Amino acid sequence: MYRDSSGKALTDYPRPSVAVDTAVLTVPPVEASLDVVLVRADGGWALPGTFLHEGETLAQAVRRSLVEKVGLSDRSPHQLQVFDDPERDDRGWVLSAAHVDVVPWGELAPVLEARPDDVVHRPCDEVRGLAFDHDTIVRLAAEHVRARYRERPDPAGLVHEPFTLRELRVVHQAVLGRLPRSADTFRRAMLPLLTEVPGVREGTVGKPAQLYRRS
Amino acid sequence: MYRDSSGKALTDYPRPSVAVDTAVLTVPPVEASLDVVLVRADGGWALPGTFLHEGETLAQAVRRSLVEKVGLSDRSPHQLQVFDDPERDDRGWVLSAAHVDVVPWGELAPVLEARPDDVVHRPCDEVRGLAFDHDTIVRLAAEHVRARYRERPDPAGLVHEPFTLRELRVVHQAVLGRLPRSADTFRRAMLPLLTEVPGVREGTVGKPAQLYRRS
DNA sequence: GTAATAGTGTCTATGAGACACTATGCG
DNA sequence: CGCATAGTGTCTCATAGACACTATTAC
Repeated sequence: MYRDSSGKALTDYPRPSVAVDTAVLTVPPVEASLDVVLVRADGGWALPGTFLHEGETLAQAVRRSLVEKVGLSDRSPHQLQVFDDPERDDRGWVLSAAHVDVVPWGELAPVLEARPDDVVHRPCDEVRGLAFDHDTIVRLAAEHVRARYRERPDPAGLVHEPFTLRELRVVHQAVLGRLPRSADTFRRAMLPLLTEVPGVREGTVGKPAQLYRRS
Repeated sequence: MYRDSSGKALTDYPRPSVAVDTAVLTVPPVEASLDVVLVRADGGWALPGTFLHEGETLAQAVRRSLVEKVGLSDRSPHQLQVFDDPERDDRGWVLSAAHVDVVPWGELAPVLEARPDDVVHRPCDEVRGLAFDHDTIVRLAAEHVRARYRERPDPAGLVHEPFTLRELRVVHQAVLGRLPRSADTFRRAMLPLLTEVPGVREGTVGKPAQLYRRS
């Protein structure tokens, strides 16, 4: 057991509790917009979160909180920022590591149906009045994801491969919020980052579209 | 005092120690490169750091560590990322919040002279074998700062205002590491982000240069 | 004068973005 | 056939980057 120069262990000093809070983002099929998942907490709404347990990484704590509070498994959250105001939580000294995770609607829909009273989704740009500094986390998370979507084709995998350019464009417009790039400009911006896959999308109206995957 | 549903306080649960580690970056006048400040630790070299104290924010802990370990005051660090591997510190369960801070050489030179055996600087791209995950923090910090210098004129204030375009370009080349943009291209990229200040730099060889400040 | 640096006029290559046109499926 | 969507040829405009030239100081 480690002792420092004054004979004390690390646990002899004051330590904060460490929490994780996660903005789970998705794009619902109708009213396509970038939405965040909220869970019921003390009569209001909050982001799913939990306290970090011993021996856990932050990512593991996030995954555990998403299983418990939302019902989502096998997620891959990204760290955003630590919120460290000593007064931010009136229960005591709590640091919160904010995370973001983007989940395809197909995985989220079943859990929303399972707990409709305790788990909801709202457009990121409209949520206000969440607990703690969760409003700020939602802003950060949305900006983080939008920045990545400006650079690469569907980096979070919201659409299943293979996909058509139209399917990709619909998701990008939903994430970025109605930035109406014309279809051909979008195509030329994305093509260098995609790989053509044999086959076309059939059963739709109009000319069948070539299938692609991210490369 | 807050108690949860099982009657326990937050401090009844296991909590990690929380540390901060900071990559202090600067550009020395000769051999212009992006350098990081290292301090002596257990026979090797490490980034300056400390444990978070009760009631402190992370930024305050960083400032305290820079005063104690380096001798720098009034700094404005930026958060980078939390390192959370439960095994990363063999003294126990320690999370580290990595930070970056950019310091003008003029503020750093006196403290380097004051403690030449315990505080040194090395080019970011050459440091290896630091304690813990500090090598990774240096990489992250350098990339963070370089990304900001690609966007704006001297965002960290390494050169004192007012400055000439030549002085600005020398610093940018040092930070970005010999990306030889021609002088006039650099000028035209920066001019929209600068404000002309009355007066020119005198006493140098060649035509005196217009002075500017960031706008 | 010469050397050295500051600053500008202008050319070219590249890319974004939009429009208009062609191509190909369905009913 | 008509309609809707996929995909392309091409035009325009803005920008990066470079070269060549002029301007202004010190010596």
